[in-house]
Amino acid sequence: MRWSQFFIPTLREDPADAEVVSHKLLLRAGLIRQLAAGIYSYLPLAWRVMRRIEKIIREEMDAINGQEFLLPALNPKEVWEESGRWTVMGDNMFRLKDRRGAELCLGMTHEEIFTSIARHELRSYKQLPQVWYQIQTKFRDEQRPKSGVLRVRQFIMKDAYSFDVDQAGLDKSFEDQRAAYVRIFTRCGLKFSMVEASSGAMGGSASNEFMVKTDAGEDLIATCESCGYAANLEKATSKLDAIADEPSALSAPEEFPTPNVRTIEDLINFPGGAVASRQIKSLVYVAKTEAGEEQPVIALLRGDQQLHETKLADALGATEVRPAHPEEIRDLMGAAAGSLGGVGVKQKAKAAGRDLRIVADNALRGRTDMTTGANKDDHHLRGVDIGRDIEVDQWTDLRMVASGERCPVCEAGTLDVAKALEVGHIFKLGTKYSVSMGANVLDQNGKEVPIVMGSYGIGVERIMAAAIELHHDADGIVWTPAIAPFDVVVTVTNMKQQELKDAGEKLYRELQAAGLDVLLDDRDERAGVKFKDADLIGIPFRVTVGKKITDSTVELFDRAKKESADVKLDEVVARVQQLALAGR
RNA sequence: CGGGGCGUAGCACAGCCUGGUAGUGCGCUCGGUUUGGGACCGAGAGGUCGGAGGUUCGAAUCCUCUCGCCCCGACCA
Repeated sequence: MRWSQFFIPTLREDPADAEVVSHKLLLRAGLIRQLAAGIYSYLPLAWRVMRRIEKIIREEMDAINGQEFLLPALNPKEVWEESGRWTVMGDNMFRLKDRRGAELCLGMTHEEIFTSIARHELRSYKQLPQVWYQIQTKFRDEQRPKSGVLRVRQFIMKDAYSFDVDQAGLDKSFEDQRAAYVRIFTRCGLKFSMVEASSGAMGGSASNEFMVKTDAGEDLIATCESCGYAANLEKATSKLDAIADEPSALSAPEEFPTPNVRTIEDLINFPGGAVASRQIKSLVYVAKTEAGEEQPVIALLRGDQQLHETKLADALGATEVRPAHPEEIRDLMGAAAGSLGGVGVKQKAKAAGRDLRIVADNALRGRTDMTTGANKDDHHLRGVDIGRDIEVDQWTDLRMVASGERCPVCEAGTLDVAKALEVGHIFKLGTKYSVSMGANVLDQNGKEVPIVMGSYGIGVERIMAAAIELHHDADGIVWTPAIAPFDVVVTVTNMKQQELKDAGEKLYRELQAAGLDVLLDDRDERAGVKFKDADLIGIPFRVTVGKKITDSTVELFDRAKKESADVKLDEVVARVQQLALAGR
């Protein structure tokens, strides 16, 4: 490809709208342009990168017997109603009507459509397992598109689905996918962690996310460098040092006045108060059940720890939890936030004919001589023994893990909590869709059983963006060879000098003949401009055809290492070929 | 959806408070010089000031409504 003919609209300055690095560089290097919020056009450079990523994905999917499909993005309402997700997906689904008034949607994912094919065509266990996939555009009406290509309303996804007779088959299919994902992300040059995750609205038993640590990410994950433990913060746990409590001096909690004490911090500093780890933090929440009913709940944590709301929701089996409003708190507890506690509230609620759940974090188990709110404004209780004084309905893990805490698995390591970007997610779906949609096969005993399914997704542009987040410098993008838009750029420093021009053209042909994707910078620009642009778009290797041509010598520049070496003309093709193909 | 910010030339921005008929840098076109890390000189082209309505002799500027985009939060296979 000749640069003079190729569309690479580079920008000298950072666009005002871009915040994260990948967004700025995708724009500046001429890879993408925005059409509307969360909707981007992929220009030739980006599309080349994405096609290379897709090629890697296809190779790895095919290697585990995946079969590529292409399903419609435009779906009728009926299929989605069968699975119940026409309502579950809510406002996140783009919906439209055809000229007859029939309702349609744009696909957010394709469990339903693949399942509908499976139920019509798969009859016998002998046809299983099947692994079906596609690389296709998905639509989600995100409430807040952001960060360039990282959170968008239209994007390309590889989604795969496995169909097995039984759980053991699913376990095998899941493992195949997991291994394929590891190879895919590794080949794309990403440093990633596979983490345990909550399976959320997808349903099913197990779910793992593939996360790339970067500040541009929106999730938080905890990782242990020494043993490799990794989990989404919504699942992560850690080991805590036990706290040695004095046996309670009091036979019952003792109330004491604490004027103007509202926070854990206030109570630490209050004479006669307590250190944070000796306090019980009492948070009033309202949980929404699947039936849409609201139920009040008190979450109890150690004073020095934070609640993770998803953990609370998961523990309660609630679809949603929210902090209670001040009026609700007053009504329920008889005091304002700042003087709340779990002592006696159960009985009080019962007496008032109300149900109130108390959920406590494991770290509070067996603690004695604690201090907590008295449910009376400006008063607290000391000498609280949890087992004796608080009627806990459920003990569970509620607390948010923090950096520096000890790894729950290996003991030796400490956890690091960091922002991360989800590039892939694999689920064991089980029979959720096959049951609701009637996708059954006959097993070896002639008995009709629902197909056991798995679902596996990868975001293509997220891989591209994550690669940039991970591999860039002040001059621009640094593509790893496997997903670079070109293997090498040949930079002719001055096209007006015939000798340089001829040498460049010749090299261009030879490199192409060697099987490489070559970009020839034949523009009538000054050398400095060409170098800057080449650095910006991040081609892994640059061959500079310049004044040393009189010595039959060119320069070979390594974009990642920022090192330049003189190479004889007759050796350069082999050198580049070796370097570029080694990285593919 | 809640909070904040911004829409002026292809890009980045000034002008708005205090109303008087639109400007700077980069980019673009033409001519010349230059030619290894985003050159220089000269001459040009390019703007319904997001849109609608209002106030006014006069609106980019003031008022009302509206559309769009960005950021924070909530949300999110």
